[in-house]
Amino acid sequence: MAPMRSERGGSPARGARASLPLPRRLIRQIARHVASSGRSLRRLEVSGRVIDNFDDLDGASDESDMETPQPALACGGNAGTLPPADNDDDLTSLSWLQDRNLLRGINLTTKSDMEDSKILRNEVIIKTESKTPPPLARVASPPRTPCKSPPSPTHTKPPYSFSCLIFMAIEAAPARALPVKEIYAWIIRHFPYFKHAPQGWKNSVRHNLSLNKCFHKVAAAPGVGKGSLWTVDPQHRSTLLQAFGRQPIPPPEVETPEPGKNAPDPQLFPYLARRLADTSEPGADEYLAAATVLAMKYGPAVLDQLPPEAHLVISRCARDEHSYSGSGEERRTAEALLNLAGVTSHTHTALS
DNA sequence: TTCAAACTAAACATCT
DNA sequence: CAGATGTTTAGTTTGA
Repeated sequence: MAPMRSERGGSPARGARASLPLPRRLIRQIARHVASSGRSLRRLEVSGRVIDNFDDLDGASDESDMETPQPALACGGNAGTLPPADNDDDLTSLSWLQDRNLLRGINLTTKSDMEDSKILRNEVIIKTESKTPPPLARVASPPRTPCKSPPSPTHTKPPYSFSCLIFMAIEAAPARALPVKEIYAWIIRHFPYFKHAPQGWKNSVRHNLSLNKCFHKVAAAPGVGKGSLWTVDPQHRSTLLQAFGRQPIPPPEVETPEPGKNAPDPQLFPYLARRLADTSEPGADEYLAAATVLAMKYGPAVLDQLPPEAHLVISRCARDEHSYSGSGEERRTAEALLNLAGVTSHTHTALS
């Protein structure tokens, strides 16, 4: 595993916390999920710099014993290299969001598997540090919410707001515009929950389209029929991406649909990634999107595959000495997250 | 406890 | 006229 940082397995200097626009709520929710499963997510590092500490978050244990190094568990850009979690039936799993091939079928500048391995070894590393023996009480701790009767996948409401669902539907359309009827159809197709949901959800969709300033009504093209086409206001795209980052991780009682069955189309999210790849300059928008794609691609279950009490560190090593033009740390972080999400933007390629 | 965002329901108008 | 679409208002729920 090449150029690992010297502090590999160790701890970078405390207090080297960068103020980056990481979606705190997203990370906080992941940290809580980890904590609820009896592990601890201690720090997120990018380029050797501490992006986020979780010591002050709910569920994070104290840091008195976090100096014990442990063999690295490589993961970056390829969650499939991780051993399968032994708790496949973990209701907290978001396996339906973790298809490794989320980016397949999209004309992305994606790295090949070989290059993924390169990323894995040289750029993005998730390493774990074992802690002192995990407290039994934690391992045995019950889910936060008792599960009386697990809902079937088709009755599991997606963890996305209506604005996000509409956003995804419109983004998935080749013309980036859809009539409301097609938005309904897209949602039903990708989230079968709505097939049998009470009809009120369509009202909610229309209400959202009308009320949310992120969506604009445009004149319907001839032949579209009744109604107008709806588009995403480019000026509010970042707002919607941030909304993505705020989507809650489903609570433990939410059952995971079987992959490929009653599950959202795995090509659901790459549209966002493609937009990223089409972007010439990564900025805050891309940073948020990268973090979103990362979370959607791997979900908290990637953390489930780490040993208990893991000390998760995401670090990127190979290009630390690179001199980047533009927005510095933010840009570097965006690139690292893009790498981890399996997306290579044109800009990133040029910088590589 | 407060606040904001999201959700839900409903009424109504317009259009095909 | 029926049904779909679009707008608006109001109340509720949820999480920070």
